[in-house]
Amino acid sequence: MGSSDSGRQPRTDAQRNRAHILEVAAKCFAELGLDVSMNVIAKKANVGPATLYRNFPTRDALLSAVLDDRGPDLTKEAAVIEAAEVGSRQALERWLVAVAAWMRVYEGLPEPLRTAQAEHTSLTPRCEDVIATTDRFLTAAKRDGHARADVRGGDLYLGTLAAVWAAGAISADDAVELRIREMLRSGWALADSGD
Amino acid sequence: MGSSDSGRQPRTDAQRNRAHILEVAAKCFAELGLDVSMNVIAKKANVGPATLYRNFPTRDALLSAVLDDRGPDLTKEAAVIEAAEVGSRQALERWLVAVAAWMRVYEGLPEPLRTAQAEHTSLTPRCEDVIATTDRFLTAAKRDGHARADVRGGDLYLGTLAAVWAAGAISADDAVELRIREMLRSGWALADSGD
Amino acid sequence: MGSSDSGRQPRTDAQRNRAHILEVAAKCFAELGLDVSMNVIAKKANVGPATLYRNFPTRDALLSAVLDDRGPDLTKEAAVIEAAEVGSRQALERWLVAVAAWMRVYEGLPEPLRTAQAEHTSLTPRCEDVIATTDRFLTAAKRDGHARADVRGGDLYLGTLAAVWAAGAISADDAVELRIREMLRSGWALADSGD
Amino acid sequence: MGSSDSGRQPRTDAQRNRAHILEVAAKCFAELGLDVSMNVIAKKANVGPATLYRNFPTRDALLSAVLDDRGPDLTKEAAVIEAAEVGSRQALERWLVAVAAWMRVYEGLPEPLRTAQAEHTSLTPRCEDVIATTDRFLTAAKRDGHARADVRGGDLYLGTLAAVWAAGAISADDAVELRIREMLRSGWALADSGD
DNA sequence: TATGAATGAGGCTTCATTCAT
DNA sequence: AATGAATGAAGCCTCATTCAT
Repeated sequence: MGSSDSGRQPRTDAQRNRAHILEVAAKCFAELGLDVSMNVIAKKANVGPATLYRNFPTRDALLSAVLDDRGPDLTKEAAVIEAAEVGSRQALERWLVAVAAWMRVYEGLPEPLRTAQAEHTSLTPRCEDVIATTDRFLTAAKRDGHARADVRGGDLYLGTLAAVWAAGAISADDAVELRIREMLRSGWALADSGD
Repeated sequence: MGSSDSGRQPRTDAQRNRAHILEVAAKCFAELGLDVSMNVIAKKANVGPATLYRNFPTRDALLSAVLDDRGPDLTKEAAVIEAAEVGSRQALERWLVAVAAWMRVYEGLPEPLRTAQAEHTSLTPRCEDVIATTDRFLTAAKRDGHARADVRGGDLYLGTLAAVWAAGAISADDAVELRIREMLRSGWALADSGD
Repeated sequence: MGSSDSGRQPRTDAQRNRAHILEVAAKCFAELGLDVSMNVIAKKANVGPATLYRNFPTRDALLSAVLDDRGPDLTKEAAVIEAAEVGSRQALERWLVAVAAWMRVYEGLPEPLRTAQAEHTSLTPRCEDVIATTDRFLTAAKRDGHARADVRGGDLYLGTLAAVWAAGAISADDAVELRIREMLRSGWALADSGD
Repeated sequence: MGSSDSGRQPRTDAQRNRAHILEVAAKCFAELGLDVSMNVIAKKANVGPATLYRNFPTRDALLSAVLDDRGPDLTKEAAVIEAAEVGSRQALERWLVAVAAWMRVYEGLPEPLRTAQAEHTSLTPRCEDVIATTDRFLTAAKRDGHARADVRGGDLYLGTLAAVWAAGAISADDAVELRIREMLRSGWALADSGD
């Protein structure tokens, strides 16, 4: 920090480098699609491919880090919802909306997210977090009689993922995702006197 | 070797040849995944790449043909259901089950099916057929008060597709697809006195 | 003619077939460039590739035939010039203009024409015809003191070919060919009192 | 093996590697023609195709580099001529001879050179250099009354190119090029008392 | 004689990843 | 720790040409 010098990177630590890569990668994912060549990302970040790999051994690792670093912060989101003092049903619904938004930050994200379910990838832990939180909200909703007892957090998560994925097909008609999510909601929600 | 015999295909057997390619392709799709290299398919079918391309100019065309030729025959399936003299609700449900099965014949099929919705591909016409038939069943169900008026065939189709896709993640737990489809059903079905 | 009937080709003889191919090939050469795939030509002519090859064993043979059949008729052109009763210098100049035009009928024609000089191709005889005629005009011009004695018909032919070829580079500036041909003319022409 | 030695190129020798590729490419161009497959060049150079492409993104780029690296050094040639203290007419003539030699280093070179005139390719800059120098010599010649005022450097360049191209047809008879160039010279040169 | 299916070599290019420095 | 050159397998596709009917 004190003795910065040469051109490229302030001679500085991996820290800064890593952050820079993440920034560039995020941009690449957004603009070039989720399967940009790793080399392209490296080049755009002004690092050698090996540096990229050192920091993120697999593409999934990179994606995962980008998601954590620059995607919507679901943890905070959950906290906000919980702090909002809304009913447990509202809370669950808002949570699912947030989750859907998170799944949509990159076109094509649903696919690796699904894979993270099938096999263990770098994204898996994050996904399990999300599922766990979903379960928390769901449990509360069940407790208050707002959700069926036989529904699981994983189902809700996967259903949401599926809806987002499907909606990706119909860019023109965003309502599709809504309608599918709507259908799904009928599947988990219990009729509610005052809702 | 089965269906092929002599070394060199006699000219008239172009059809036999085509059928052979379809057979091999189906096997490849099933065993090697939906994105086997075209060249590999050609090689396994003992034809030059050009022959493959002559018969099926694009991978989608091939997939489409394979589906038509060797996948479940949905047209017949629809006829059977209609002939079965079950109620329109049952009919719709059975139809959706059939559609789901069709979507599942190859691992990874949902993706190109989804794409066929976004852009016009060789699969698109077939998909539109399926959607149209879905609409037919749905209309009947609506008429009998078994389905909500605001649901469309396309939504049901896409919802089913999404469920199949999502379930692909959990090969171990097929119940997931069921549960998602169940949720969806709650979305379109109307409560039924006698159901 | 009398007994024409079915769809494609009036049931008729190779003759008609050949003519049709030539017609189509000429169009292809003009529109798609001199190196259209043989298969494309065949397809556009509604014949099998083998038929094409039967009639024209090599691409050069086809090109040669097309040139003879549909290109400018240089033989007639020569006759016209000779009948025109212009001076031998004028005659030579007009002839060279005609030759240049002939070389320009298809973009890219100069190349095979040049090759026909290097090795014997189907175009060679025609080219030698043209050279012979050039020599005739040149001889006359020499006799009348309009051309240098040490220039040969082949040189004039090749010079013209070169100029046409070079001009192909500068589609925007057709004057280039003129200027080069002009330079060349200074090379063969003798100063002329009354010209 | 000559210039290469150990099995694996040490990293710093990227330049050596590049040089090696150029050497091999030059040989390939000379022996196999100007349109050798890129892969063949790569193979002969013992590098992967990607390495070749990394160094020379297009075939033209490679050709251009080979020309610069291993072809006649026209810049030096021009300097030599200028230093020679010959008359401007001689200078121009010698320059054109040098240019012709340069155009002849690879069989088939005229074609890409011509293309470089029609569209911008990797060769274009070099060609424009040559044309500019030609113009310089030509201007001097004009000043001394040795060349017609209406001739341009570009015409001379293209005329020379055309002559070299044409001569390529008659490998047996190199005199053809000479004669064509001779004709051209009559086109630009002014009669000279003391010539 | 015409057909058009089949051949199969071969061109181009890209990518994830490793390795020497 | 960073670099970026190198790898080499692999994908896609096309074309002139032949062959069985």
